[in-house]
Amino acid sequence: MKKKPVRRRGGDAVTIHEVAHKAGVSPMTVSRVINGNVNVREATRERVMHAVRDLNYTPNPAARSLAAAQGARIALIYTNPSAAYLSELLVGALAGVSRTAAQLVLDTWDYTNAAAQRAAARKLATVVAGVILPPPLCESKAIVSELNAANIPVVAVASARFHSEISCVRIDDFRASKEMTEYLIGLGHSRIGYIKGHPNQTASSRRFEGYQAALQEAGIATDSSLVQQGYFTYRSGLDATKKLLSLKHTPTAIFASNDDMAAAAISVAHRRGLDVPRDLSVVGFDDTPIGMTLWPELTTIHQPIADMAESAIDLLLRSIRRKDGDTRVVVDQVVPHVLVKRDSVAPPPKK
Amino acid sequence: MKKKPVRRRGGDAVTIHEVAHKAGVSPMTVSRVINGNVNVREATRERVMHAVRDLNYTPNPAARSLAAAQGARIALIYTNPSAAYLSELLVGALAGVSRTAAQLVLDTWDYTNAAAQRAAARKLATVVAGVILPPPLCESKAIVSELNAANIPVVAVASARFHSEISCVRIDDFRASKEMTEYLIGLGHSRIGYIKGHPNQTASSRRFEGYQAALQEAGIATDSSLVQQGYFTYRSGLDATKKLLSLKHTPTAIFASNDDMAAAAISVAHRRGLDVPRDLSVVGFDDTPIGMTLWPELTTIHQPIADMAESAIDLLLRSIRRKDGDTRVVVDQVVPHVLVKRDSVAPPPKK
DNA sequence: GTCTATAATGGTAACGGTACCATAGCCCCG
DNA sequence: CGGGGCTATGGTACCGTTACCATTATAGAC
Repeated sequence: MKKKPVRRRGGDAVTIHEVAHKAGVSPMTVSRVINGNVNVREATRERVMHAVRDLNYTPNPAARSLAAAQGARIALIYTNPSAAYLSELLVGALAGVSRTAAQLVLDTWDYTNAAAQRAAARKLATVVAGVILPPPLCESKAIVSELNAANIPVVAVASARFHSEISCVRIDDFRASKEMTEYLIGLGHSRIGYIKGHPNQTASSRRFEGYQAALQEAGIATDSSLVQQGYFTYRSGLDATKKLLSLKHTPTAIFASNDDMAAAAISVAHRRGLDVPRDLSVVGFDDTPIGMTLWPELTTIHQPIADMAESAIDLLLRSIRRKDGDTRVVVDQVVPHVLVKRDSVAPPPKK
Repeated sequence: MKKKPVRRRGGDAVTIHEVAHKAGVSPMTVSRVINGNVNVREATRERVMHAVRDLNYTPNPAARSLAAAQGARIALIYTNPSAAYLSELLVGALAGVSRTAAQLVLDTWDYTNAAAQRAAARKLATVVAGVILPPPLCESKAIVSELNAANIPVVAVASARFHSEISCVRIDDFRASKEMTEYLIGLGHSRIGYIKGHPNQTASSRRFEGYQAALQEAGIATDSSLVQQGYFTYRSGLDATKKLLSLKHTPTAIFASNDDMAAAAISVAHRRGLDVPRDLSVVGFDDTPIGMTLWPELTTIHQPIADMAESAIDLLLRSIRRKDGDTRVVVDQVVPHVLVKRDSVAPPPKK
């Protein structure tokens, strides 16, 4: 084997120096352009960008995070891996992260007591530079306050409540839920069963309030027997639906506050010989892929989870970057949802 | 705000130098110990390891990959985001990656013609150091050969065929499928419907062969009307099941070659007033989460996708690392599967 | 006991960026 | 018209690790 030259570069990778040389500026200026620093003349920026495109330059993430000591590790902690949800979250987060030098690390926690959560959060804080928290973890006072104390930026994704200690990317659960209910009412339904979500998540109550508000505006009296407690799980949806369909005066539609429970509702209906949507309309919430592996396909509310995760990453990185400027900024970003109409809804059966 | 010292270290991170100092050796030796180099005296190794543990030292991945020029970007390309599958894949891959400085980048491709695949692969090869390919992409000659030509290591995950150009982490589809069929036969079933997978995936034929082999060994004649073509989608499962249940002599069990199609089978059965598993047993394959959001819960074959993805990453990193030693090593790693018995199976109805 | 292969270890220079400071030009104002 | 503040840019050092070579201890051969 030949003796290698001292240089150990991989050979093909384009470095910032080459870009700088081509653009006739210093590496420092290229760095500034790449990182969107403001103090660069427009003409210079153009020249650099041009060189970047010409050379097809990609910054080396390793070098970047080494030099900047900008930590770069971002944790995404989850409980209750509702797979569908998780995968979208990951896809989005990864998209956000891969544009930078940051690294995404995953962890599952199922600590139920505050002390354990607190300990885990403290440990986490020593290892990462930022945290993304999907529900229900973002509802934990213990975790959030611990992370805040360690001065680690945190962004909650898809948590309903905007709570002033923590940034948050979410949809308007109340409005979405209200729209869905109005849609059912508009079709002629007036006995609409509702399956509530897990009480430890604020999204649950927001969604329920939306349902109530729509009913009230339409002048439909609330019937508490039509409201069943669920826990966002398939199994809880099964139980709730059984109760709903055992009522002497059964509902003509069921609004389950997530898709898993809606899937359960459809299954129970079928087993009782009811046709969906002819005899019973069923709608869900979240637009997880399960809605498509159902027959009929589920009408539901689409949350752009992947986009939300990507936004969350951006928020996080921005706040990590300005870390020294110790003004903590808390953002509440509401993104639009979509009511997606598929085949699980029809007007109520003629009686 | 205070003027910062020139040092820009994050303060808390333990470096290799501190370890070296504590152990009374040079950083170089510590590095050798960490990386399992052989030329270190046992006593020295001990001393270093002790210091490492004492200081709770973790190598800085960024510095590491920068110095070693060990590339770091690994792509995971997918088509057909069967969410459940994808999320497991991601969880595993992320776990593997986060132990190193590598970065995972995601992309979706749905090029159907070879030329486009070839082009995409070529482009990809300029940007990343390794690629993970789940099915069906790993079956594409065009992609694999292009990546090979560019000397980018590739690992296929969960592809059935071991094909000599590409490393692969998989389960034994044939055996798993045979076991499942034997299980059904053991319960007394002899008319077992089968829903095939997508013909463009070799796993499909492996699974089908397993089914046939079990039947043959049990001396059950194959009845081609009991075999329906599916495409791994829910919808195709719906169609296939309808055909199966329209037979004059219906099967007492249906073996769908993935979970989505099994979910469809259950749905059709329920709609026809059949009870699962009393009137009809249904089994799937893959153990995706959908199997749990079904009533009854699905008996299926568990593939440890997350673990497989993690292994794949390890394989990839190892082969990236030894890149210069240009001996390409192709590995075929078969991991164990598990037949998970849940509630969708019962002995055939007494006739 | 000298000589040479080999094992164990250390020194130095990268790896590719960015933080920090210095500097040179510029504009605005008194 | 000189000085002060600001803007755009460059120079230098350093981030934490490993590759490469040099050096020294160790052992085996004759």
